[in-house]
Amino acid sequence: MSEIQSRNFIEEIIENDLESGREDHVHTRFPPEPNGYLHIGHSKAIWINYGMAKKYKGEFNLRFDDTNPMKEDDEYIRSIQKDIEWMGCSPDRVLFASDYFDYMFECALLLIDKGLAYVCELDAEQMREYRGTLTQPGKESPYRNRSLEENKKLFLEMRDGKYADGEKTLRAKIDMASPNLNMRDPIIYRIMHETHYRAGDKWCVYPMYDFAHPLGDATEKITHSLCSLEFEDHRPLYDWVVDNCECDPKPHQYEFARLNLTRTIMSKRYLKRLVDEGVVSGWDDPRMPTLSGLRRRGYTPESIKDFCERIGVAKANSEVDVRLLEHCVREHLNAEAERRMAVLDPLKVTISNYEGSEMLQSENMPFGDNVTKRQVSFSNEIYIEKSDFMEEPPGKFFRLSPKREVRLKNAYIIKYEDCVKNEKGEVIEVICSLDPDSKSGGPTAGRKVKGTLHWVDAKTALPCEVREYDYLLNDGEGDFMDRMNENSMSVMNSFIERSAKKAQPGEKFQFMRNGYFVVDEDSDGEKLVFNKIVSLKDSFSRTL
RNA sequence: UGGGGUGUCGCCAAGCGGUAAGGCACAGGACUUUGACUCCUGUAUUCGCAGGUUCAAAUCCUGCCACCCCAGCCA
Repeated sequence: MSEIQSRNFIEEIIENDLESGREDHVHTRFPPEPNGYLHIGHSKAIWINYGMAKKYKGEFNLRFDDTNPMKEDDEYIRSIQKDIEWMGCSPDRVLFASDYFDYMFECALLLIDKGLAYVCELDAEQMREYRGTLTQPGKESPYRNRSLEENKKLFLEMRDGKYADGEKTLRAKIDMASPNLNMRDPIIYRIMHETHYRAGDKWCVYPMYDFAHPLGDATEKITHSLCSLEFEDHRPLYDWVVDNCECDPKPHQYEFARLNLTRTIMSKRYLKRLVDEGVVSGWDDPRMPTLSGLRRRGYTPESIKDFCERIGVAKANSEVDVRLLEHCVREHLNAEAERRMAVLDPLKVTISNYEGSEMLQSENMPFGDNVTKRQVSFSNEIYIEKSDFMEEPPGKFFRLSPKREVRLKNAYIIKYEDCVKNEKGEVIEVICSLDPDSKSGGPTAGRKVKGTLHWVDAKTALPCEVREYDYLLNDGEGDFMDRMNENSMSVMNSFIERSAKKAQPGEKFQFMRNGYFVVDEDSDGEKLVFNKIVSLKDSFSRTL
């Protein structure tokens, strides 16, 4: 956890508002459109809005900005709500923009009455021409100066279904010459003969984001509407709506930079493609950077919140190193995950001077107040990791080799005697002898050797499947769709010590030296399936 | 070419006129029956660039440069 607490610019704004009396409370919201699953990028926005409300003893709403019936669905409502709960950012209230449609319609009528909105009959293409360009001002619509009565009549007819989609729009009358394109008489209502997933067929006109959002904030008495940078240009329009619809009190919008992560595709469009084309198993595939994917991958909510806290809040576009996220989950899991021995890529070791078997004591955690112990079986036939043996090792190889004794963790010190090779000359079995005096915990176990190996008893170990993934979506090389297809997941058929047999889906372990793993929901009674969450740091492999 | 933003270590990020916090990453070292963890230590004479104001500037002024966003009847 970061130690030095400095205020970010939003906290500064809020504290100034509170001190000056401009606001007497803090009320924020997270306003997703229910058209996709939440991903790690959203967690930043959630954390900021939730965090500010909690820090200043205010309220936090979840509001679904469901003003476009074309794209929205109930499935997304459920997943979004579940993911927010999982993150531990439960909203004080769950609301829907679609519940405000009546109010928004009244506001539109008010604008018409004030001469600030008009019904326009330009089609999409004409609208584009009239809007002008970045450098040239727009032209006023020929329908801009209708009478109040006519506007009202037409708008009511729009609502009553008298016109086809796109035939007419309601526009705010602001300034076609504004250098800010958003102020060039933006459309605030469009005709859509579409069934809304919640409102059904009640409406055939729907408000646009720029109109609906400030009104939604105002009705909910949001004080600080915190969103991402791309909405900066919309703020003047936000304020225009709030002012002219006579909202009281007035909410205010502030913007921060959204999260980008190295080696991670965050675009909803691409993520949807992966799901739709069946490249991944779904939005919760452990390779996905969605919150549901990360959850299944074994990331903990605590680690994600810690990550959000550490990346800070600012306005500079940035790309955060995914290794910070990994650090956060390692730090949390180091304290939470029980240790188990598992061998991912097995090499058989036979102990020549040992017979039978015995149970040995092993600690579930390497530290803590109530270290519990488990029993692991040991026999003359064990597996170690292939990478833990080298016939001709380089100088700094501390693991098993013809010239190096090693300790089997929680067991004995063993010494190389011989090895068996296949026809290709690869070592397929190592014969060792053990030092009976070196048994862990025994009175004469004090002898030190440089290396300690993890192992499983070949006679009792459980076969398991371990899935390892590429970076959240890609490794930065080539087309990510291709790479996802080819090598974004590798599957190892491995062995884990018998003591893991009761492991439940979602349970996290550290497979000593191999990293952190979670039991996947695909596990059944027959075979345990593990997702690799993240590797341990390994200063040995880094020096190779 | 218009408007809105942003530029401080490889990546984030404090700093708000008094002489560059912190985290990640990295590099050394100590400890270790996880080469993990933990613990020390090191890492920007410099704040996009150039001028100016000042005893003093990353912080103020001027000019430039670079990058991001905006021309959906999406959010």
